[in-house]
Amino acid sequence: MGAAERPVDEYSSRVLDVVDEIPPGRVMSYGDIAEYLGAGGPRQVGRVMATFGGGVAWWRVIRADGTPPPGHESRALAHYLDEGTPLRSARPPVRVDMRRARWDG
DNA sequence: GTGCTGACACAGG
DNA sequence: ACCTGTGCCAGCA
Repeated sequence: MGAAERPVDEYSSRVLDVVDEIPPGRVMSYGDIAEYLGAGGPRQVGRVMATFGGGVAWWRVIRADGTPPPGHESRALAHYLDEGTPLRSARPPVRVDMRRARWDG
């Protein structure tokens, strides 16, 4: 088996660590995580999620406007409904109510 | 070293 | 709600 996805560098490891701390029903934007870490930028966080996101609650990391990552909307919606994440739109375009769901940490 | 691409953010049309 | 351009940072051919 192998470790299909596993962070090899410190930054990725730290990003995943933060994502792992986001409580159910809450979300953080890519930019929020970057700011929270005080390093890199939203695109870097996005890259980490795209590469190693498979091992964490990736659906809790979304864009600043509340839209889930492209190609995973359906999967993300299922999790939101399951966790009771505040939604602004429960059908495409799926949008999380950032005002209420945003988690500061 | 150069240039394109990307699970982004923000402003404008 | 959608598309476009600009800025930012890092990975990859």
